[in-house]
Amino acid sequence: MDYQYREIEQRWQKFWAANQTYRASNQSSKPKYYVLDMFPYPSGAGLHVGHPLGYIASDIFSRYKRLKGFNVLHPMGYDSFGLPAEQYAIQTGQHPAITTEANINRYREQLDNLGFSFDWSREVRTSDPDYYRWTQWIFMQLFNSWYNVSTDKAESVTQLMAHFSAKGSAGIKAVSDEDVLSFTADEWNALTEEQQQTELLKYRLAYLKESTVNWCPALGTVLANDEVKDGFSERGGHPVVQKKMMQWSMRITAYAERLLQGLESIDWPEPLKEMQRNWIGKSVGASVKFEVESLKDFIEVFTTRVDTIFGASFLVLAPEHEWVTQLATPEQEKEVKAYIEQTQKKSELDRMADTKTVSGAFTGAYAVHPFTGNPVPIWIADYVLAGYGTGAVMGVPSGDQRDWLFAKHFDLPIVPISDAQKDLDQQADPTKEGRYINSDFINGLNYQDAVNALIFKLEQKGQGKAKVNYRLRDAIFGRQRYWGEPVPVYFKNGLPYLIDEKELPLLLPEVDKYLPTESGEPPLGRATDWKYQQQYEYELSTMPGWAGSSWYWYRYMDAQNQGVFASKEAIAYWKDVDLYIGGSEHATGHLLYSRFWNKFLKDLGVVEVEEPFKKLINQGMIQGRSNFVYRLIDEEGRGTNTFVSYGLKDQYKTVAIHVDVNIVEQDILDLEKFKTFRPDFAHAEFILENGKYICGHEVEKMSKSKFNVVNPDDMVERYGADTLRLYEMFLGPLEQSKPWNTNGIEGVFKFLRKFWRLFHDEQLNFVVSEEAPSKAELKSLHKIIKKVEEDIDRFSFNTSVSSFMICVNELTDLKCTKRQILEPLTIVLSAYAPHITEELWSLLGHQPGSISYAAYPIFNPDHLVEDEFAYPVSVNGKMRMNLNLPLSLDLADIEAAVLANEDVQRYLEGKTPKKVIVVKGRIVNLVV
RNA sequence: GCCUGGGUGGUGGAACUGGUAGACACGCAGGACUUAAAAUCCUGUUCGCCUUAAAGCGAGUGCGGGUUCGAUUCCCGCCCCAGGUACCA
Repeated sequence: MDYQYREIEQRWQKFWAANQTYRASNQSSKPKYYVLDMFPYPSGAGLHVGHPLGYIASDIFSRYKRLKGFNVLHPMGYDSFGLPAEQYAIQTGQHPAITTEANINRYREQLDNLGFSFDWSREVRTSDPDYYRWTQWIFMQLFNSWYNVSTDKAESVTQLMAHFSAKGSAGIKAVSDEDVLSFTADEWNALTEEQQQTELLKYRLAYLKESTVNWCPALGTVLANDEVKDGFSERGGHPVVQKKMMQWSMRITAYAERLLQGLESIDWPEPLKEMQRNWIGKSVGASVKFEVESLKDFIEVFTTRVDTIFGASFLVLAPEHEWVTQLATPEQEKEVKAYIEQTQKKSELDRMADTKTVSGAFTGAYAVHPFTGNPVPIWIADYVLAGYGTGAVMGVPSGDQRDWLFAKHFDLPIVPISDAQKDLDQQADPTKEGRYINSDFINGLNYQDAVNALIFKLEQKGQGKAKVNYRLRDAIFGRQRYWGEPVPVYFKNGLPYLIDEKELPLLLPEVDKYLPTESGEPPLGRATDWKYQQQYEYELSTMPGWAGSSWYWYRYMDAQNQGVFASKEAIAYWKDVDLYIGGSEHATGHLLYSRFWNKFLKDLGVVEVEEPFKKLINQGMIQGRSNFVYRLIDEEGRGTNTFVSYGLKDQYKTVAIHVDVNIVEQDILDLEKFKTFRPDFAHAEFILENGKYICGHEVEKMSKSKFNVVNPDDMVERYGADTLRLYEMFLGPLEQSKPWNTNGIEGVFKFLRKFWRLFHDEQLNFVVSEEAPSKAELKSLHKIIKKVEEDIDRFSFNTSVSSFMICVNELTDLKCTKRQILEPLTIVLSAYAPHITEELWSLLGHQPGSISYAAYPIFNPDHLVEDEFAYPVSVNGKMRMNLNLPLSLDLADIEAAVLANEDVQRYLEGKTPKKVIVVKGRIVNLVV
């Protein structure tokens, strides 16, 4: 029988499902291996051909690891809370749960079509109450915890309260809000319940606070920093404004240093680590206090270059700085107010775009330089950001280009501070080389000594200290939306309290509409009879999209557990994710939050590891490849019914129109299908070249409107899942982005047919011989065993596919029909093309389904040893020739043989080589 | 600007620690089989020169240098592309 891929694939997919072939056990004598894909948001559009790329790679890896004797956990689920389902619900009134369910079913069908070895018994859905009760549970733990700097971990708020009532706030070093109080035990105990709770809120890792948030009016919700790109929402591209609001936040900043340090221990792509480093944005420097006599207070600045302090000729505050209005002298008040107004008018975007023009205003006030005692003028300018550091900087024009520009513009002094600085009339020179000048007690010192001396003196005077600053901000956690996890909190006297753990899950209530209420409350405000213990208001915002995805890999370990998010035993067994595959777009969102929650859970003692994802691979994006037809336009510029082929289009007036890529093959248009593509094309006429209509093409994002979406189902229908799997890998390196192009898929399809034919005679009857294999056959087999092992280890799946093709071509040439060759080859290929190999495996007489756990054939290097080697020999690296010599000779004999060779003699021109270059036991070059 | 990748035939891409550049596949050209088509198979395919042919010669991995017997690979300088990021003090 010929290769009937549809029948074969459907049969085995059914078999695997019915027999739960890929069900993983939490107990095994085998070593564990956990392969995880970033779970998808089930959108209404279904999967396109780019989505499965990572899933195919992880599936190959999982299958390979199973063959290698590992107990593999390879689960899949859905990140099923999210905006599109809610927006659809707003438009249609249909409950998001219903659309989500329908989308999931569609996704599942498409995934099943591709023959993945997922353990579906562990499926999770973040919108499932059985799942989100544990998301809520984790939130409760965060609410109940504070970050103890002394022990460098999260600890229980209950213990913190005990400490407060026994010893007061003394001895507590915490990551907390800035406005925490100092108090004795007695003072604490005298506080009312409300006062205590208010104070504790400043310590909790999940806390409620009035803060400036990114408010997106179009979406009616706040967004986290990573959900905002250039002043617009990442989803939908709506404008985002800054607004003060009472909001739930996560104290991720407590973990900044651990999140940074942890990157050193994990095997992730460097660009991605770099993105996280930048996002955390650690800078080491000092904070320095400048006294302001008029205020009888200090302005604190942060600097990474405290060594330049003697060059500080002015201070600059952000226009939003809280002291600006008090500082402004009566003479300067007008100017300052005008400047503040001017900056307020500028949108975030304008401010970012306009970084060239220097602007600012003098407040009229002066600060005192901590060392020289000289007056330092205080300015305001919008190049200083309120949200970073202290919102104030010292201006050192000789060492910082922005300060230099500012000084030039406003004619402030530029004081050189190092003998190595040059061209200060042209630009700032931030060099750390040289010795200090004009710098009092650090004159003549080098950089490091100067910094040490300055910090020492500052600390002595109480006017500064070494300080580390992070760019990372606490993450806003509340969303004014319906389709998310309810926050398990109720309010009493305006203060938040956790609901009883026994009440979990706190179910999402039914509402009549999915819009905010008339009074501007989130959609949950519409729920009737929704009160805690019939009297207390629940929190009305829901959790953000990243809540459910920040711990889901643990739920897979023990997905059915009703008593705990995952049992201690399951967590102890699976520990962490060995391989995580997904897109790099989650670098500063999901991947950072997950690491944060994981570290918190580690502090809590409920998980075992500090870092959840040991190795991470970013699969590249698959872009669309759009095709175009060129429609002739008449004098009035209207489209006619005639279409010109790509090569001839320049001779006519045409307009390019997207054409469905599914009716184009090798850029050649299927004319009949085109006529049915759109009704007005029914009577289309064509101007052809060489009898064909050639389409133009362009790489664009894959989207419906561009008619360049390729559905994996269509590919499976036409070529089979095995071909699609191999082809997606063959397309190029996994981590590289590339346009989808169906042009080469035939080659992969041909390969599978050839492979199938190896097992069949000319009448297409299944037949294998029991004869002993030949040397050449064994060589071919062992080459592929080795190659695939090496390739998989370095995630080079594309070269494996090429090697399979070479192997099958060799065996076809050898007319190999031997079981001892074909059987191991089938095992090796089964990771890539599971269906065809499963079919052949069972035709070979094995138990159905058993190939997935067959032993990977053992590579024997002896089979690759050659008796003869084609020596590439060159003289002076110039000429090259191949000499076939037996390998059994020793080096001296080989040298003699090489020298005796006629061609070599000719090129040596009678000279004797001065040097003989030997590489890996082979002579490769003679130097005359 | 800075950070991180990358630049190889008509195309996708190989070449793992410096050792025969262009594997494998697509496409293209030619051929075999067939009444024909599909399918399959074979040959050629970096560019240039030379030759009836076999063969041979020269150039060649973004550009310019360098190290080396030998460089797609290492070093220096530059150009271009992609992703990230930014008045972050």
